[in-house]
Amino acid sequence: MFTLAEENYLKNIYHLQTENSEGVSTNLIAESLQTKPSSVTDMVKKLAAKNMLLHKPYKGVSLTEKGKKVASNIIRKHRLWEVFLVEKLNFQWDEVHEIAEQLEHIQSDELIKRMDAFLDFPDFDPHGDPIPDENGNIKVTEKKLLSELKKNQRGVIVGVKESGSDFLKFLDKRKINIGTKIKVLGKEFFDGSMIIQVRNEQFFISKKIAKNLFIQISEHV
Amino acid sequence: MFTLAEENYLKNIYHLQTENSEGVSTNLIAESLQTKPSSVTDMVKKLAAKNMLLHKPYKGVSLTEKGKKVASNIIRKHRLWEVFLVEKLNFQWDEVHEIAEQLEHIQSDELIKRMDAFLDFPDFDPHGDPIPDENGNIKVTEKKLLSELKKNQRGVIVGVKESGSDFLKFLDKRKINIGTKIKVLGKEFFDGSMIIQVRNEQFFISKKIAKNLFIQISEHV
DNA sequence: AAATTATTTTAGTTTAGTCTAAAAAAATAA
DNA sequence: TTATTTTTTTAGACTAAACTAAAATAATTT
Ligand SMILES: [Mn+2]
Ligand SMILES: [Mn+2]
Ligand SMILES: [Mn+2]
Ligand SMILES: [Mn+2]
Repeated sequence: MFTLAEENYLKNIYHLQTENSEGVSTNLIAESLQTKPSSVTDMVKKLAAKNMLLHKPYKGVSLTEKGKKVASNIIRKHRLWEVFLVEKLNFQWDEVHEIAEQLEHIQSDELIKRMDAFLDFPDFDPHGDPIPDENGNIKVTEKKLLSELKKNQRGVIVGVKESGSDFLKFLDKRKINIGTKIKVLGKEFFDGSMIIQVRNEQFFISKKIAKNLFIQISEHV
Repeated sequence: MFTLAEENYLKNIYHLQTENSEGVSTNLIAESLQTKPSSVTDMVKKLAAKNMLLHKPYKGVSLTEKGKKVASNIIRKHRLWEVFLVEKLNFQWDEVHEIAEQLEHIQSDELIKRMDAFLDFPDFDPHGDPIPDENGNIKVTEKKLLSELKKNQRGVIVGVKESGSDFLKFLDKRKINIGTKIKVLGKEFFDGSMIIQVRNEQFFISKKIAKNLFIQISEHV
């Protein structure tokens, strides 16, 4: 039904669309896909012809309902495969993304249905990202970036925004992962850095780190 | 390293090479890959340039050691994935080939190493075909086609030659699978058909069926 | 041995997806 | 409002992998 290239465009546009409220620009897509704007224009025309998105020349692009379905299904596959790799094959959470980038393109609805059951119907992938259901619906959860928390607030790490290997290994080294409870002990106004309490240790956390950790706040003080 | 098309050519040439002793012809490859001879010539040149095979124009083609390694690794992946689909995801043995055709192209040595361990280092796939090791070595077993057996010989089914869905479902219907013990009760000289004993039932088996079942003969009468 | 048939290769197209360079449109600055 | 810069699209070229049609070579038959 869709080529590898088409699938990757749809998936990336989907992500860009949820991050950037308005229409997604050609340059943004080009950057996201590590390609040239002229190539994007070509592919966008192709996908518009297939009714996967709307393209107003010189204005942005936006996925149709059909396009969103296709895209979220690829994301569903990506995240289910990541769960499989971590839960069943004991990969580390920083090792699975590249492999899932390939596996997400395997075409078989039955395979995904069975994989979902085999993994006991997970709601989140190893990085805390939600796994869309067959219809593209996503379980929304209350979460904030650590950088938005104030002094003395507590919470649990529920996800990472960036999931590059360097960042994930940084967290591993400090035994910080999903489910880890934290408390903000101090926050520096000057550079946005923080001191956080993790178990019985204290860590200095730069703003960049704090902006890449999703926290579910524990309301009760 | 290799494109999807290159991998499929190498895999098919490998199979053809083990079935047909001499050099593999252009037309044979074309038929096997459902493509045209002229396309084969082009790809064969490409693979020869990459030292994957030797090509004497107008004479056949034969894989180099390097080419055999690459090909057998794809076959290894294909068969390991088939084991996974049957053993872990409870697919039927006639449902896995198409999906494995896609999965065999996933590029990750680590993935295959872990999958092999996860499956407890299987030696054979669900159709009885041997799984090559990392070096391309295959465990050779004594096996004959059922059609070669004589009256009163006994044996165990250890594999199927053809593994199309129709044939496998035919076997399922009669509860004939790998591990099933059989005895040849009669063999018709005229058309090669047979009567075989399976458990406490007798089945009429055409020559075509008999030519697609691999048997390990039980030497002791 | 010559003619015929079958197989294989070459030559020239096609499509998907990419690129560079140039043109067009939109956004921003003067 | 005009000029400049940025963004986007168009035009034309390239590669991989396929195709058709024609030419070349090998195999087979007369
Ligand atoms: Mn990922
Ligand atoms: Mn993920
Ligand atoms: Mn198979
Ligand atoms: Mn098989």
